[in-house]
Amino acid sequence: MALNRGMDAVRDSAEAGANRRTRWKQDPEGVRRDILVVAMNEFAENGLSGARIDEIAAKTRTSKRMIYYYFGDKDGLYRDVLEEAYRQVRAGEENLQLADLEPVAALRKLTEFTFDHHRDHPSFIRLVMIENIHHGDYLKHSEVIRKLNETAISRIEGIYRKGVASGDFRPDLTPLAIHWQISALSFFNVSNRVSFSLLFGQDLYTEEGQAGLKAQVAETVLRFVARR
Amino acid sequence: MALNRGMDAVRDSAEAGANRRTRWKQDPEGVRRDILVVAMNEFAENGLSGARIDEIAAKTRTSKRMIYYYFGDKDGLYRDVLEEAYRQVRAGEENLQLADLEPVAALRKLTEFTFDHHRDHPSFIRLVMIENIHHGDYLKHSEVIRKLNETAISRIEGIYRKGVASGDFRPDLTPLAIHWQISALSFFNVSNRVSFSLLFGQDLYTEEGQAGLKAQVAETVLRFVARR
DNA sequence: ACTGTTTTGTACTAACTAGTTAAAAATGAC
DNA sequence: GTCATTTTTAACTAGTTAGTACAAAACAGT
Repeated sequence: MALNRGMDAVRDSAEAGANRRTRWKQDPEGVRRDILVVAMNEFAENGLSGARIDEIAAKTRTSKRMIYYYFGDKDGLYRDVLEEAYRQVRAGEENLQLADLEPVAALRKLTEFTFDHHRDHPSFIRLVMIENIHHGDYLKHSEVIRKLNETAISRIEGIYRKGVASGDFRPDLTPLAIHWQISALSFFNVSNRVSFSLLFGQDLYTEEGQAGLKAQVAETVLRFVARR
Repeated sequence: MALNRGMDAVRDSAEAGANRRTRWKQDPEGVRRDILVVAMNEFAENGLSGARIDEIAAKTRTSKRMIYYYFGDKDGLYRDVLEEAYRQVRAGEENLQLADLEPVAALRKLTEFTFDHHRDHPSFIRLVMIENIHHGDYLKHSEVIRKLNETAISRIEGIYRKGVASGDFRPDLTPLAIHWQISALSFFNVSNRVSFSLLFGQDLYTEEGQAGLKAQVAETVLRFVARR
């Protein structure tokens, strides 16, 4: 690929025609990140056993040797990719400000945000699918990831409590149940896009279709939580 | 494995100690089915590139040679497994009788049935996940599968029409939107079981948890469709 | 008995793939 | 300038895996 060497900000290319080696800066973190980004795409695209180390290496600015230098083996690389994916996605959720909103508006905003957020991170969704196919073998051994999810629940809890107090929400639910609903609808939209649109047409995945679906999902969640 | 030769109904084993070959009946369809069943499990368990032809062969009553004899290559086998899975699942849906019920009860029954049905066919769910990871490359080329889905929609359409007429359902929905909701919630329950229970605990996947979740899903769908 | 189909068995190959070896060079902090 | 760390390069290994070749036998319909 032409880009492979072209967009190299770290390395100064040697003078044209010279046999001398190219010069480079030490940048361990940069190299690690480079590998992780490429590997994330490859794993998300091809699965754990489908991804090829040589292919990953070819798409980085560095070499296969460095993958083993930093990550040990394929499983180690996959594990780190998984953690990095969770970290990125959870980091993106932090900007959300819901404290000032009344409960109904807050829950709607949270749902719509989750819907968009999942849609914007298909590689993450695919990695989660892959991890589920592998029975969570790698997720199991990562303590980092488990801690990242408490925020999600406690955020919902805050909204839910206020909604029950104000009389807008029914009192017989758990925050986990609400989170499950929001996740299911937002996740499915991305994870099953291919099969669903193949079997039932593309209508739901046009620009308008997605906007409508988002509104529908938010409404579903609100109706589910609403007091009757 | 001891079972491998043990449960062989088709073959008469030769006399003990005899060097003579074992006797067998011709049963092409039986052999095909045997291979398909084993392959479905292997693909569902390990993915397309993760599944091993030698492993599949070892778990059948027949040999690797016969896999290639009947299915050509690995992709051909996978394709046929996929079609067989869809056929099985759709066939299981035919017993459902909803015509006599009033619309609300019918929709509840349909939703609960779908929830259970997905839960009872995890291999099918996993194959659909795998197919989505592969961007539907094999689903695309199967005309058989596409035809199997029209029933699902028209069944919902029947219920929905009656519900709108009776004033129970709001009139601004499409059958597809309702099907999407039912599918999403029922599918997610199986597909993301591992990651969800790993991150948020097993509560939703106990016997009672699942019963509660089923009721909750049905209620979500009914509230979604209900006239306000 | 004839004949095409189904089945078995085994050994083989050609390609692929994760991971290694080894030697050397550039870097940057001290 | 010394030295541990980082980076490069390229060939190599050992195991795996999809798919084949070849030979022969049992079956079923006629």
